[in-house]
Amino acid sequence: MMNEEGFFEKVYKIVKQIPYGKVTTYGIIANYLGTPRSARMVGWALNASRIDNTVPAHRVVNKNGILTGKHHFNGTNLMKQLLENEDIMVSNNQIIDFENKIWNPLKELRSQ
DNA sequence: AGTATGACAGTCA
DNA sequence: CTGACTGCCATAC
Repeated sequence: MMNEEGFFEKVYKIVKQIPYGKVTTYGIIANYLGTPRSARMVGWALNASRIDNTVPAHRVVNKNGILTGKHHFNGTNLMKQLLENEDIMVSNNQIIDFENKIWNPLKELRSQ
């Protein structure tokens, strides 16, 4: 079962590296994994990781900067609250100034 | 091995 | 712009 996730584990590793006040998208993560078409897998991975406190899944949103997965957290505005706690403004389930808050592992990790 | 699902993304009507 | 379908990849049953 959830032992040799492989793909999942990669997603967790990336999401965990998301810095404070930054967010990323499924497509970006999928692209970093080498499979930009498997953005759905990223979402599914986070679905399993959402139970893991070490994975800030609330920093992962869809390409539009919309908190698509907020419903998976608590069914409430928990995800929004978490983001707002990181100086990320959220309105109507969408991140404000999203483009300025995107964190690209491909770019950031490469520079390190 | 085949079918179904998934917190997406992109395209078409 | 909104709604619906397809594509693509990996996991679960």
